[in-house]
Amino acid sequence: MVKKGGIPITEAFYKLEPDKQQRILEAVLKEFATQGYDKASTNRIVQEAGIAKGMLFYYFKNKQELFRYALQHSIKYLTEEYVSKLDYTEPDFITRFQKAVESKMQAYLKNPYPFALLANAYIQKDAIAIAPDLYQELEELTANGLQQMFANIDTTLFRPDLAPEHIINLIRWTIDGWSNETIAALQNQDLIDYDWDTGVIDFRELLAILRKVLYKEEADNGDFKG
Amino acid sequence: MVKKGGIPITEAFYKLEPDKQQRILEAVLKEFATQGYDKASTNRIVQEAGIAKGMLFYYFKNKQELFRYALQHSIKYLTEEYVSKLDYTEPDFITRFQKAVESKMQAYLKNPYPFALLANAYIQKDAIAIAPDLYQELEELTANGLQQMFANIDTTLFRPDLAPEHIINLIRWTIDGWSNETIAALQNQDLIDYDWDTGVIDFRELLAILRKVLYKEEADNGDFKG
DNA sequence: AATAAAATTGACCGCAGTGGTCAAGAAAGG
DNA sequence: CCTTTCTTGACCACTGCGGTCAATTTTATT
Repeated sequence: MVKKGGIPITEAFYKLEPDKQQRILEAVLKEFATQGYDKASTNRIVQEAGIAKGMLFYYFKNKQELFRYALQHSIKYLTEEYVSKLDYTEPDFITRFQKAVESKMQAYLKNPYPFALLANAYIQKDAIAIAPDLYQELEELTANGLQQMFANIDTTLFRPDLAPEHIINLIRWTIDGWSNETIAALQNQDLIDYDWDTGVIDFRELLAILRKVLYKEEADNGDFKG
Repeated sequence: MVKKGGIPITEAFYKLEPDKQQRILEAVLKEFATQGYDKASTNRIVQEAGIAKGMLFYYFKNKQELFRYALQHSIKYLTEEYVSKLDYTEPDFITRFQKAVESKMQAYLKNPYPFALLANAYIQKDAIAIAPDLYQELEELTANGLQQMFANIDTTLFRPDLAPEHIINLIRWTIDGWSNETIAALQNQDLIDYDWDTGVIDFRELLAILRKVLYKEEADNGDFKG
């Protein structure tokens, strides 16, 4: 047993051939993400991963450590694939939000389980008892992200007859609504290779509408001035 | 055992004093709504309801029938307290949606468990295997409701430079976003007697903004014409 | 080749909690 | 008083769980 990144884990797991390691990781993420901590079954995990029961507890001390590992990996995944790509310097709120959603969708399409696991663990409060440190890390991450997401926005772009916070809410709810429905639609159709490029066209059209409706009439964008 | 409303149930349950019947009903709804079918425990139900284990199976044949009963009751509750109050003749879409949301919120505040149970059973697909007839009834109810909700809208109220379906989506997403957040905020504060009247003020303000932004400039509403 | 060490297996264990039963007793009705 | 209805909770068989470990195979070392 050894400490790596704050999580004690048998060395053996890291020495595995990457293929097998990956298979186990995916099985673990999938099980916890779809079932939640309580319902998740180590038997199903080993079955899905194609290893013997004993191996799982050779690599991980117990179910709780296994969950901690899954949780930490999910946080890392979201941080690297999504949060790190956020651009808080973009003053145009719609553009900022747009980039965020597009990053999120790409990360989600690449692997939805970390998202599902975190959402699940967060609302079912599993993580509080089992991994309070990671739970807090997650809370800070989101609180921090949200705070920055809505800070330093160039509100002079907004139409002046509405309060900026109202405009922000309208944009937020609209985009969230659109992405929720898009993701829900993806659940039904199975495909892993969804054509995000066509979906993005709808999305950009939506953003154009939001601009037209909530921003100042664009005298011009400086593009063809003079 | 006897058939009532399509569900076979021991007569005995209906003969109970209303208090006890109500206590049992509430315990059943709460358990299935919060735990889902699999996790729901008959032991917890009898404990919560304050009756002996034997009585539950004296009133209901088994867990499945119990779930059917809870499901049917929830459908009935939503139909009577919410769906029946929808007004599909209102041509102004925002007004129509507004009434719907306010009805829904009132029904939800009165008793959230039927909503939670149906949502849970629907997404976890519990109802398909256990009560396919009720599942289908539920599906038809929602499909029907949605279809009517968005039919026969007076699109001449909308600003003409945007496609009506876009405007409808914007309104839908905004209002849904607002109500989701309002409900989420309610979860955190416990109180059963939430002051909906003040919440409704925010809501109406939101609607006014939507009108200003998505409807034609109101030359007037006929109120002070002439 | 021989030996030691590491990796892997899956049958097995105790256990917690499940849905469901039923003999026994209490209450109510005639 | 007897009969019927209601009510109890100890009890049961069972399932699936997390976790173990003696035995076996594979790999590394000498």
